[in-house]
Amino acid sequence: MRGAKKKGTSEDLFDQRTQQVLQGIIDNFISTSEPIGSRTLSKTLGLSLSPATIRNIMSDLSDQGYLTQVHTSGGRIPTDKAYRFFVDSLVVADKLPEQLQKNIEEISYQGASAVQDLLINTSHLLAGLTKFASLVTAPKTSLSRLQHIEFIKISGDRILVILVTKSGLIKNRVVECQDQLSQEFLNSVSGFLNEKFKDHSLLEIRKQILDSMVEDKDRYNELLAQAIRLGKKAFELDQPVELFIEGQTNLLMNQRLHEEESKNSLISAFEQKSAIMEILDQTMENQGTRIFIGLENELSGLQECSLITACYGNKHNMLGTIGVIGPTSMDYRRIIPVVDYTAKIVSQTITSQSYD
Amino acid sequence: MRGAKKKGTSEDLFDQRTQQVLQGIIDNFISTSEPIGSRTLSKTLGLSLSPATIRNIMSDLSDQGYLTQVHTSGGRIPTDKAYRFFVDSLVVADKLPEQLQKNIEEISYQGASAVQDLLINTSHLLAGLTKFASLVTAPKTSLSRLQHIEFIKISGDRILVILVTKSGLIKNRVVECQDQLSQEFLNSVSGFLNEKFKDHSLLEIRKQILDSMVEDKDRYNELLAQAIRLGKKAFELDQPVELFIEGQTNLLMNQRLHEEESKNSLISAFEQKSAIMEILDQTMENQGTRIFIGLENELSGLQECSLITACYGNKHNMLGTIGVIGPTSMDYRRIIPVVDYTAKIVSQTITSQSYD
DNA sequence: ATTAGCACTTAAGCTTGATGAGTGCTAATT
DNA sequence: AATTAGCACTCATCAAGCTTAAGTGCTAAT
Repeated sequence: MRGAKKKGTSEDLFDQRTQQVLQGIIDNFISTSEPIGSRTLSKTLGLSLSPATIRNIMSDLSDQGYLTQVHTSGGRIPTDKAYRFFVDSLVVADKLPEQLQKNIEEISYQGASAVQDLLINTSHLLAGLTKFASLVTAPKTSLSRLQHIEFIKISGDRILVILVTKSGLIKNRVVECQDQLSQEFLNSVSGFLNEKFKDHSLLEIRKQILDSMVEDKDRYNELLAQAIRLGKKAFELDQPVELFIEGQTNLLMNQRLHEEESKNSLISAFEQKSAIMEILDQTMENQGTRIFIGLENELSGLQECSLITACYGNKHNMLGTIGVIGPTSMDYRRIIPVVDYTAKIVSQTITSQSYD
Repeated sequence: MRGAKKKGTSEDLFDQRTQQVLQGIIDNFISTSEPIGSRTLSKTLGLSLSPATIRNIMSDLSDQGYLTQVHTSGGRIPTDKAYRFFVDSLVVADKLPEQLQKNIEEISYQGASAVQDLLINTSHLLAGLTKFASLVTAPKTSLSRLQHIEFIKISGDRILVILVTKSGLIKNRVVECQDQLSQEFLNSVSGFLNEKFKDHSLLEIRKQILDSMVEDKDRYNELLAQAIRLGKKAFELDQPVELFIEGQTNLLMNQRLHEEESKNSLISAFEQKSAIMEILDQTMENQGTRIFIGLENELSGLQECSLITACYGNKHNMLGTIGVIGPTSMDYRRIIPVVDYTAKIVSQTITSQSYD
């Protein structure tokens, strides 16, 4: 409704002073979780403004929806809108302390074997560093491209299928098979599949296999037929959602919003893993850190929280997302760079490990 | 100090009536989490005893350490000792409702592939059914016996090692290797190792490999030498503790002991995974359900909780443990059979999947 | 435009007193 | 001898009333 005032640069909605006041209120709430009133703020802020002036400013801010009062007369607290403004105006987040950088970099050294391990470590690390809940999604298997497939006969009718993707994921699955197939035969099958499908995405492969099954009714070739059949089993099942969540307890303990109800809804939010996955998937569209504050979250249990996400990937494309869920009143300046840098390190590590 | 009274059978420390009173107090506390006094108890209990009589009995029980008062005059609650007596006198726990039996049996059908998946499902199930925290340990890899080992070259210097144990565990690990080894060569190596070590425990294998390294300094055989070298890499690392915990949040929400402090110590208890593993390992010595009540737990954070465990395994030996952690005032009659039956089903499933 | 002053609001903390559930003890009852 | 009634006493809990500190909006003075 109101335009920029005289002192503000073109982007600023506010007076510089107004902004300082808002900043003060946000800072206060981030550190104390308590509402603040004009008098206290006048003292805290270094601005030599009288409480009355501050009151006027605060009143304006309330009108514009940046502040709200919990009780008729108990100071004010920032709204989601205020955090949004605050976050948007963070031109550049704080520099990450070196110690933290080192901590984060360490994850790439621990048991550098499978990508899954890296992701679990990441999740652990994020939860530890932020003291909130962390989320990490694994690369979508169906979009990954095949690096290698192998069949190992481990008993009469059981075959272990091992799938390695370009992105470094390793998946095993045991399938049962009526026909008695020798290991040599299995080797030819995997040889065939590797030859034919290497570098194709699993989704593609699945489709092609299904197509072949329709077309090649004539089974002119025993090897081909078995390859298709085994391949179908190996690729068919949709992989379960791979989402690592850690530190839910952090959040429940830490939490400022300590009403039973909100805790319960938070827990039930965590149980809807597929809903969370969906949200995280969306963040992969555009690279970089994304921040969802309070009601901006679609998942109802998270509407008193903020979600900070960043994608990781290799040079070709984004593979997955890491993120943190904390109270809306988290210290964004501290948390954002942590998430950011972690994503960067994960990307690096994964790139060095993937087979592209 | 006092012997059995006249009505008691030989094992009973108590009068039958005394026991009924104790039972009443325990039942009350299990369902309400509130202390109970003589008057209320006299009404609740169907025994037509006056409050005064009950008071006397309660007083005796207090003297013997079965009851305690939170406040000077606010009814009494059972002590750990009372629960212990109660649990010990449960000749046979409640029959498990059929619906629950079915729920539990379902875990054996879900994605029957790797043992790890089964255990994760089990953990999930236990947490869900009991609404407490669940613990599940994987079979100790080093004690498992080798079913199959395989090396797959996935890029120039990276080799994927796949280890399948008799108990059905599947482990992968990527190792790096300077020498350029062809897949054919790797096949001979795994062939050799399979031949030589099949059915040996991983611990044994590791030892033998280390021994050979000392003895066979003369490297008479290229294959043998590489086999030893790769084998060392494959078997050497101690596998990380595999302990699945779920439902910690259940416990934190559900909890009767809702003081911040006890919650925090509980959380830190969960973080000491290796300490928990140790406790669970001990339970494998003797089969069957074991119950640790309150202070009987060695881990300090659990001293306001009870731990119920049962082992699973195949016909030869016990492989791992499943368990539940809940408040000391949990409904033992309901929880014990759940843990019991789940262990039974896991055993069955694992037996049908293992390669012995 | 800023500030001082004022009347008003409210959460939180404190005291107070009533109530109810509990206790132990003794004396009466069975 | 076991059971019960009666009594004096203890506390936690709750509501009511009171005070205080921090806050608010508004108006008038600076």
